[in-house]
Order: sequence, then C-alpha cells, then structure tokens
Amino acid sequence: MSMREKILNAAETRMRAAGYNAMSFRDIAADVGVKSASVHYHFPQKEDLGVALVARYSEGQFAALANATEGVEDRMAMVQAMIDLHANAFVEGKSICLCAMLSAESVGLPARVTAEVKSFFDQSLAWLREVFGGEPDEEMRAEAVLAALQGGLLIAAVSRDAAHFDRAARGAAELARTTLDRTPGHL
Amino acid sequence: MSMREKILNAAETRMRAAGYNAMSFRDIAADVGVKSASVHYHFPQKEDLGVALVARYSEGQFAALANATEGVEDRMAMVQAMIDLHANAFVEGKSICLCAMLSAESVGLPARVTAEVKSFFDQSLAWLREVFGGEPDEEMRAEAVLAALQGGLLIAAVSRDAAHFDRAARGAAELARTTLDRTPGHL
DNA sequence: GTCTATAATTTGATAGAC
DNA sequence: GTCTATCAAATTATAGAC
Repeated sequence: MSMREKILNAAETRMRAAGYNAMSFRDIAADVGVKSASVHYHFPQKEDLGVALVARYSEGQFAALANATEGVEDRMAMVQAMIDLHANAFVEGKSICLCAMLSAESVGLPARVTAEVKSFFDQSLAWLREVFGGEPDEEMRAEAVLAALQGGLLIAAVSRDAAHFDRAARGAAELARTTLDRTPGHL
Repeated sequence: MSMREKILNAAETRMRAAGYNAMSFRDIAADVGVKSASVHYHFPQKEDLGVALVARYSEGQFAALANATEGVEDRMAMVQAMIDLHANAFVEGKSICLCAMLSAESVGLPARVTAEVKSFFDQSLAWLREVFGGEPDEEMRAEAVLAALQGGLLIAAVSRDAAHFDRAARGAAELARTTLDRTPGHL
C-alpha cells in the first residue's frame, strides 16, 4: 500500500471518529509512522487531504453499491443494498458516515470539502430516486430513507449501540416497502 | 439577560454551526463583548460549558414539546409537533440540532458531554415510543422517525436547503401515519 | 520522500490586579 | 465579575538538508 493510501486510511478513521477539526497532521503522521512534514508532502494543505478523502470515500461507496446490486432486479433488494452499505459504515468501527460527519461541521469547512460532501448526498439521492422511479412522491421517499439511515448512524454512534441503527433501518425499509409493494415500478 | 445566558447563546450558535472543536473561548468572548478570562469565570473548563449547553438545550426542547402538545389528543398531531420542533432547529439559522452535532463528534468529546447527548436521544425516543404506545414495532417506528428528522437536518445543512429536511420530514410523517391510521391507540 | 527545525497562530487555562 | 498578562501546548504550514 502506498504512503498516500496509508495516510488516507488513517485520516478517514480519525475523521469519521471525531471530526475534521479533531484530526491533526501529527496524529496521522504518528499513525502511519512518519513525521508531519511528510504528510504535507502528499497533501500540502489540510483542505487537500479533506477533498481527496471525500472523493475516495464517495467513489468507494458507489462502487460497492454498484457491485452489490449488479444483476439485481428487485427494487426492495436494491433499497436493502443501500441499507447494508450504511450498516457497514458502523460496524467497521469507524463510527458514522464520513459525509454525515462533514455535513455537521460543514459551516466551518473549506468550500471545496463542503462541495464534495454535498455531491455525495446528491448522488445518493439520485440513486434512490432511480430505485423509486415512477413512484408518486419519489423525492420524499428517497430523502426520508437516506435521512433515516444517516440519522440512525448518528444515534447509534453516540449510544455506542448498533441496535439504534438497526431499528431506524427497519423503519426506512418499511417506508420503502409500503410503496414498492403497492405499485408495479419499471425496473 | 445574564452574562451566563449570553455566553450560552453565543456558544450554542457557534457549536451548532461548526462543532465543539470549532468553538473557542475567545470566539465566545468576542461575541458577547468580554475577554476570554471572563468566560472562564462562568465556565471554568470547556467541558463545563458543553455540559451546561446540552442540558439547557435539552430542557428547552422538551419544554417546547410539552407546550406544543398540551391538551393535544391526536397522536398524529403529536408526531407533527416533534417534526415542527426539528424544522425550527434549521430555520433558526443555527443549522442542525445541537445533539446531532455532538453525536457526530462524540468519540472525541468529554464523557460528561457525551452522556448528556445520549440522554437527550433517550428522552426523545421515549417520547416518541409513548406516542406510538401500544403499536407493534413501536421502537422501530420511534427510531426511524427521529433518525429521519435528524438526518434530514444534516442533509439540509450541507445543501443549505431546507427543502431536503421538508421531504425527509414528510417521509417520517407518512411512516407514522400508515401505522397510526390503522390502529386505535390508547391516547 | 522523509527528515529536522522552526515560524506563526490559536487554543485552553491560570494568576493576580482592580 | 472583568480585566491584563501570560503560559504551555497544539496546530497548520514551510525551508532546506539528506
């Protein structure tokens, strides 16, 4: 694994656990076994590290989603793939979704970082709208499902209990099911 | 208004906008027109300020909730009161819920602060369970509704667009309604 | 690429005058 | 209660040797 990747991994773990402002170059350097100046060589400014981190995270999430739903026709199974993706975010021990963390802190973050985070949610919502495609109120459902998953992670994190996420996820699934079961859909 | 209150107000605005770590004693001092040493007089440690802030916030939220639902019998109206409470959190211009922010950062916060935040969610969930009282899967519904509201605030904040919250809230309302409409309840 | 060294700033916190 | 003054530590970031 390249040093760049090691740095991104360490940064992701720390940022998802405690936030952008709680992560320092010296922390990362110590994690990967170099000095902070070496981290600056790979990412001159903290903003560069933040942008690269969100970009990599976003690509990874949507790649995993595409992989999990390859060949899947059933729409409820697709919703479940999105749920599983968020469930993994918690059980990896990295606490919440990177983009949920950075959304919370967004007012104080560099504009480029905030823009990347916003893009992640735009894509997530577009993906869910596609699944709900053709449904009345599809925007509402996509938004509620994603919000419930992200909020569920948040409550599970502070409670240190994955059961909170599981319940929120079941509720999100039910909201999806009550609609999808009633209508033919086009997938 | 007492200086203590002024400090708490300034701290709440900053903490809800950018997080615990993005708020300094000097920021607060400048906001209220004193020096940072004076802030330390009222709250010796940052942890003390954090704990007092969450405690005040939590009391205020549940007092507002009790006020809004006084004499209300209809369970859907009670759910709507909880939704409105969260909607206000965004339109006040203070971005997200204080406890959502601190939940995200919770791993890096003093244990006393985290405990207060956890208590806020425990109370919120207990309130919603009471509304859904008697329902099968009431825990799941309470959790999904609260998670959707908190997650909706998060997405609305980074998108700088309250419409995201509104859609998530409508989804949460629908999830509540599909159950409450089907059953008698005991309130 | 990684290091040492350091600059410039910010931060939480305290001592003591008024 | 608020102030001035200050401290010790941490932070982002850079210059230049190897």
